[in-house]
Amino acid sequence: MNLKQLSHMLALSQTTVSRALNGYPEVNEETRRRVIDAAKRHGYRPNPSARRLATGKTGMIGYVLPTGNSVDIDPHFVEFLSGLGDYARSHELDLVLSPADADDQETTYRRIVANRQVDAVYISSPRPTDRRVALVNTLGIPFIVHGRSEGLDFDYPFTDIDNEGAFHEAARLLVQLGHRRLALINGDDRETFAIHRERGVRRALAASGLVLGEGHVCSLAMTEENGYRAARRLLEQSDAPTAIACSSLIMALGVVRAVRDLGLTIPGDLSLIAHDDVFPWLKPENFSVPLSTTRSSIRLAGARVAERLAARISGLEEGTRGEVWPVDLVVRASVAGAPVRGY
Amino acid sequence: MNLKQLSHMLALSQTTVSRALNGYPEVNEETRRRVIDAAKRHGYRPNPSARRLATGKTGMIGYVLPTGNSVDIDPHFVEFLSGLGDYARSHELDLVLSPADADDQETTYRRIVANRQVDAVYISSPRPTDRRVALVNTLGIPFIVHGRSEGLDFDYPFTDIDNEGAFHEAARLLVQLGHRRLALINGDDRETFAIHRERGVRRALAASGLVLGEGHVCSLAMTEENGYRAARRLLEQSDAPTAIACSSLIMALGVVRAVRDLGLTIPGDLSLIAHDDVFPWLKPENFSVPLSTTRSSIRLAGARVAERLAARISGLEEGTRGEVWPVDLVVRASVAGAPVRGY
DNA sequence: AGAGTCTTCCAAAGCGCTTTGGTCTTTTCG
DNA sequence: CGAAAAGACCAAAGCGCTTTGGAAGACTCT
Repeated sequence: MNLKQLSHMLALSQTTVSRALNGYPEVNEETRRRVIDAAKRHGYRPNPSARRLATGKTGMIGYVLPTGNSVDIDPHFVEFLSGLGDYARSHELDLVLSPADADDQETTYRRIVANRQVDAVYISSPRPTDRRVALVNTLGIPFIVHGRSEGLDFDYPFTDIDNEGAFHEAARLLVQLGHRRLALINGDDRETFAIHRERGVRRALAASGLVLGEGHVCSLAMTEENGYRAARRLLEQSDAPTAIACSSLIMALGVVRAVRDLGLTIPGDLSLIAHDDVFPWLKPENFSVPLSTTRSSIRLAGARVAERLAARISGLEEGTRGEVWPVDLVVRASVAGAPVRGY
Repeated sequence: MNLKQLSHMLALSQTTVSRALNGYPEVNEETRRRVIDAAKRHGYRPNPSARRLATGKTGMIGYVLPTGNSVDIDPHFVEFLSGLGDYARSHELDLVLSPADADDQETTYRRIVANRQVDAVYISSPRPTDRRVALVNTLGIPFIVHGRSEGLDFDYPFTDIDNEGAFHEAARLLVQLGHRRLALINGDDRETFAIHRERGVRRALAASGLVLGEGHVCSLAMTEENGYRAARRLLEQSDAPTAIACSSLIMALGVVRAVRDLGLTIPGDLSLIAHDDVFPWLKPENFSVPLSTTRSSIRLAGARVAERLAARISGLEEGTRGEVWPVDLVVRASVAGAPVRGY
């Protein structure tokens, strides 16, 4: 059932039917009702390919997916997707993932906008002076950045969490509890979120005249194994930290294992706070010692990004407003006063 | 730069240019070279929307993504996606995720095929007599099932791993080691993979005249918390199992925690084998006691599914061949002989 | 040499929608 | 009452590609 057939059986022109269906004003309300009714009855659905060719609108939002044999997609992605998908569904938006060589995403971005394959895109895991953000900005397609870049000479719309504030709070708490030697097990520090977290920790320490020791900050892909390695390295050195802030629950798993392997305890020998993105399958309260966390649902962020993309597509949102969500600090049993030296 | 312009500057008809570019035989090789050269020089890329309207081909593969507030996307998905994306990239295929109400995916399937939004789809996490498989089969769009359904009255193409065989081997090993009371901590048993795994365990037990005790099989969403709960329940009952087969590494995390909480040890009090889908961020060899696993890379499966979809789209693959991959049984320190009773 | 066959190319008709630029009534208003 | 404005609808021109149905010329073959 296409427009031609439908308009023919209604004895109306395609123009009128099209307009009736799309809510244009220049059509009699009575007629509109007839049209809408007939469309529904015959299950008419405008052919998206045709509409797309005519209007350029696709009803899809895009994401360039870096791939490659040695490229691992972050498990956070799936949670983000849950939120995004949930919102997208309610607005009849589809998501198209365009796989790209991780080292050459530019070509893919250019392709999807040149071909008008999507109405908007989002960018995740941005880095300082992120080329993708700059590119997408000049290409002129609506977009939202999940996270933030830094050092760009233009403004852009983003939704981020207050990583610096979160880790500042976490570190401040640890300092207040008497810890003097903190360490940070961070994610890849080429990404802005990691930089912000480190900044937060440093700022909190500085406020008490402390510093993040040279060997007290690790920056690695967020795997259990890396968490373990980092923790061992930290805890086996002579000025081992008495408290660790950790960028991910998965890494925290490794930290806990390292602590156990070394015959230490949490929080007796080490206080631990990790960032929790709120996975349904791994909860900080279920760690053998319930884990204190800085918590922010990445799923909610996904929904929000979808919401803003939808708004930008339909022209309801404009400008370059960046929004920064506060992060909860949830204190559980994994933090305690610093162990007293020499006792 | 569109076809019209290009053909005009070449002083050829659109027909000829189009055919030259698409490799049709009825064009002089000399001419073809000229056309291809000019196209490259001017960066001509056929508008996909137009091509799509004309041919119905989209260059996209589809996946209906169940969403909803209480619907969690499996973290396995992201690994599968890595593989799929990696292959798709090399074939210039995009993936479109169409979010759907988890309870009504049919509408979405119908929509994407009625609208010809994708050239093929894949289905994951199938259940016995899966309605999606039946639907997609009748709708006549090329598809591959990742996993298997059961009890359908037609054949269909799938790529699955030998879940039954894997768990059969695992259980057989445990039995050989003297274990008499095995338990299974399984995933959602409405899904075929879980059914097959249970079947494998039962078969291995039966071969030695044993059975899977009434209370010795749990079937839950694969979260750490559920692994913990299941393990506690199992281990606290009077005829606690001496060995557990577990459907997921994440659940195994919970099992290990429960074992520790109960003051037991692995493998002294309990042998444990889990299924490993090969996540980069959580490895069985890094468990405090290295975990024996049935291993099968879900990423490879993703790549394979993409490969078969691409083949079906281009008509290189037909028929309903199902392929079943063998699964490795990797023995590590988490299994040992059954503890001797009463000693 | 004339009939058939290739080879190589083209004009034009789709694909199914939106949108431009009207036309024909009907209403409004000085 | 007549002109202008508003209301309701339509024909046809895109959007940019593929594909059908030729056609013109070169080649083969008897």
